[in-house]
Amino acid sequence: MGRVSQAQARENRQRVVETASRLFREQGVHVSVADLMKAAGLTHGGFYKQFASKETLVDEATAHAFEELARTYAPAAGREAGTGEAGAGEAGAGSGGSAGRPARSRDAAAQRELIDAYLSVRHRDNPADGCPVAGLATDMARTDDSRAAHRVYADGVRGFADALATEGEDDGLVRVCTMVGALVLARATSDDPLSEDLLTAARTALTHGG
Amino acid sequence: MGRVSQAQARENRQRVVETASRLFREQGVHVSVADLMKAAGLTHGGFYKQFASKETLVDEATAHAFEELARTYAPAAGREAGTGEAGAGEAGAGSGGSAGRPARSRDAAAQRELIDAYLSVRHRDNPADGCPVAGLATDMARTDDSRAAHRVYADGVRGFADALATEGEDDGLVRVCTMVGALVLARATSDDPLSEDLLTAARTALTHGG
DNA sequence: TGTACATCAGTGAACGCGCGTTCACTGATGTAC
DNA sequence: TGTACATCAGTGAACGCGCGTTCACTGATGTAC
Repeated sequence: MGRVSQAQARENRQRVVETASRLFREQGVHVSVADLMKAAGLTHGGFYKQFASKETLVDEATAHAFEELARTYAPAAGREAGTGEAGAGEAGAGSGGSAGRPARSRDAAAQRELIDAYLSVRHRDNPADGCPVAGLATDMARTDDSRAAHRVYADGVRGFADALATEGEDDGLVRVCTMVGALVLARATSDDPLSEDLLTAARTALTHGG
Repeated sequence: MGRVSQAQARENRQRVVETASRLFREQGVHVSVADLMKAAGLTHGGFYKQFASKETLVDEATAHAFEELARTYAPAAGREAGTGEAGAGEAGAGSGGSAGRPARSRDAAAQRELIDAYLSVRHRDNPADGCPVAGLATDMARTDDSRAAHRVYADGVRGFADALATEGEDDGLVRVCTMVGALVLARATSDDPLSEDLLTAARTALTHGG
């Protein structure tokens, strides 16, 4: 419908990135450009006025998913554990390799709230609003290693491990494996009682000195 | 090339199922029928002489992946830990819900060999020959719940948890989460040093009374 | 056991459809005067 | 501040291609006699 203001165009572009970051986490990066644009309230033809290729959008959307969640749940700033969408905001905490390790100063209660929210049925059932480490893992594994998204992803895992560490770096890595494994397996078995058993078992182990 | 003997036809059909179970674990269930048939040494047109639909094959291939590995590494029978392809044979152990809990009788050394093989670079780099719990997790999560594959998959997770348990059922579930999470994350970050750090951290935690 | 013929596993072209991407077109925006 | 026109974000049809699936055809297999 004719030209649109520069401000509107920027807003539209941003909405496409946000929509993509949600749909990619929920359905994988093979969501079509047409579906993506429709979900953002546009038609597919305009996509290439804003993005060089779909691959570019995957990179931008991956970065956005990690940045958005890091902002929602900034490590040392005014944080409100468990109130974010699906409670998965912490996933990207500390990513980007900023100086120091502020996450280590998080108190035990906040960390416990993070774990409870992460391993909740709500988070399991809302991957679009959830942790990109879990939501994008398989797409990262099945995608060419040269992609910019891979660095962002690995930094995100490191940041998450840092936020979860209680007694050292390796401890943080193991806790990420347990958290992400529990969420991924709970999603893969969500039609079976096993699904909640996995979440509960992991939650108990991680919050009672596992 | 004309008709083929019944024995040959059965053999061809079986080879398609085996090929599919490998390619689905490696690349996901969206591998095309044409690529699948080519990998099995046939042309795509004959597919529907053997299978009602691609969905049917996904169900059969999923069941096959779990059965094959359960056979390779039968819980109480002559087992050779770590010698199977990519060392991931145990993934389906105990699946199918057979009576008793034979896996509980596994000795500590065999379980340790299983863990070391599971969390190896070799297993990380060979998903086609590896654990279907890890290889098919995301496809299960993004696929309609009514599929037969989901029951087989959940039973496989239960069997794996049973094989890994050291001090109770919940302990087994938590250990599956850590194992599968480590493998999935190591595959998602395989171009980064973090990948081997994740495997090593999880291996150490699981084999030193984590 | 040998011959005549029906069966059907496998082939390869074709079906409609959705993919990523391109393009001629529209008309409000932004700008030059 | 008002007018004339170039710009370009967004539209929707179209591109070649690969998808799951169908189908007419082939000719060795399996069977009836």
